[in-house]
Amino acid sequence: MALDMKFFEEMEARIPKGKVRTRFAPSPTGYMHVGNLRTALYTWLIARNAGGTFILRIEDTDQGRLVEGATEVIYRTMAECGLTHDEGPDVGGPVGPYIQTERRPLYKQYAELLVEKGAAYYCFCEKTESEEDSGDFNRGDDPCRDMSAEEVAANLAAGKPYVIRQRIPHEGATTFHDISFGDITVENKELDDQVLIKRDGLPTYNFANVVDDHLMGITHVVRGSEYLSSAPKYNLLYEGFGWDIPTYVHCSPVMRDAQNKMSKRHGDPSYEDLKALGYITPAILNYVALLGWSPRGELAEQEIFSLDELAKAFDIAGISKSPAIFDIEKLTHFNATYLRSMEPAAFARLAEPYIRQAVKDERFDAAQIAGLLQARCEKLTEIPEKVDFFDALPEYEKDLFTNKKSKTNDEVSLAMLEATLPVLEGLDKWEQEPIHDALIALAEKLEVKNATLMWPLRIAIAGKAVTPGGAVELCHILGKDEVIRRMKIGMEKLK
RNA sequence: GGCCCGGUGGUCAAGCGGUUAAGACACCGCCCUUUCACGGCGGUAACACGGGUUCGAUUCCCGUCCGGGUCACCA
Repeated sequence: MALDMKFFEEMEARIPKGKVRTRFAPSPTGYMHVGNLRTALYTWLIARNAGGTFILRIEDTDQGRLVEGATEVIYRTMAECGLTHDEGPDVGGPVGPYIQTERRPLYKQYAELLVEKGAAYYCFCEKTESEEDSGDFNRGDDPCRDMSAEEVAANLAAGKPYVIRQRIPHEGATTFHDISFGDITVENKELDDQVLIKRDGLPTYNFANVVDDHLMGITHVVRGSEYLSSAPKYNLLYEGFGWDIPTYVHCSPVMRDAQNKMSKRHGDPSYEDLKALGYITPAILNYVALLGWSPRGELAEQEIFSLDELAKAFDIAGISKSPAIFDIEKLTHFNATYLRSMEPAAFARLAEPYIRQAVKDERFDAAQIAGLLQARCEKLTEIPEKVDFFDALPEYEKDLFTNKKSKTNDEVSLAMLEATLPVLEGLDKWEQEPIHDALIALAEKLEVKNATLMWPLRIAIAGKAVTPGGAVELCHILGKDEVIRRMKIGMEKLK
């Protein structure tokens, strides 16, 4: 088991130096949690803000949890969100491979290097000794810790199964620094000799991470705060290798409520789910960015950020230390804001499929309907029920015609419709302006307020109390014939 | 339970020893108005608690309480 030192030197030589390099390293689980998305975003933002490099690495060492097509979901989500990576499995790069299972031989070699350096040791203990037994087996008393080199060699030669463990000093304390949490010091005796290489020869997450981050030249390690308590062990690992310790950025979790993290298991929406619920990507990103981070100084009041603006404004100091509860109401507000600020044509393109779910009749112009919807919808999914009356006049009760504020009742409504019918019938230019002007003029002539005339008309043509747009807009879109037909139906009801 | 971290309105949050303690969402009211929205204006609502330090604490220290994380041959 002579170590090939040249190999290690070559690996070192490949590492890019001098620039900020960050990595998003998801496990392929088949969907993107909101918390993961936020981590990806922050990681990307740190790199972009510094003009650095953003890397995508796939952490698939857990054989039991492999999901078909899961990596594709990651690629697609990242691309959709605009979180482009400079290096990764699909685009390559100087420090590949970027998939952990393809890096497999590496970890073992580095673990052996660490044994050589005295910061790790072979452990031949039965698996059951520590796990299933009562908790009184003290790792520090592990006889393998101090096994002689000869004995180790003999065991190895005999083919005895083993793991490689980190040798943590019994004395002293380890301090590590997190950029948002500050210095955290832990007594070494609180740390256990964690497994680095498993019995099956594969590395544990904790070990693979350190090795990969170093070999890929990662300068800022961004991850969830659940790793906070294992961070001192990482430092010891880096020290054992004699490597520089990266900057740590731990992010608190995204919660579903005060005591639970958001999770698929609880039915909380993933990124994909949110889209299916009618939320659009830029709104999701904007909201998620502000969930646990806030801009400082001049920008402290700003809430709406494009990705580019975020990249400019992002500052690690603004990352919050406490967990944040995901509030779908606020996401909804962001979504509505984004929808309203779109170019009308762009909104129409986005809305059309949803409009056509309810409005099959091509006579009714989707773009015009979209125009009514833009200021009135918060989520795309609420569109169909808002416009279903275009295709078919709903069954409705005649008491809809009665509205106190508009001063209408059955009698008044009938009179209004009777007066309106000939006016609209006589209109030869069916555009909004003429319709509007004719109706306003009629109201004036009848000496009633606009609402008294408009209310019955709108009820008659839509059959609903609440509609996107008023009588004029709806008349215009429905077309003259349909309007006349529906008015007559309403008048029948009122007679 | 040990260790680690956190605690400003219901939610996201600014604040970083002296402020009338921002802003946003949600909620309520008013205005606009052809329904509903949009928009505009206004309102209710917070420093977990107890000790210190200080001329002065939301800000600093300690304790309590509450919440989270971690104690795997999972990540």
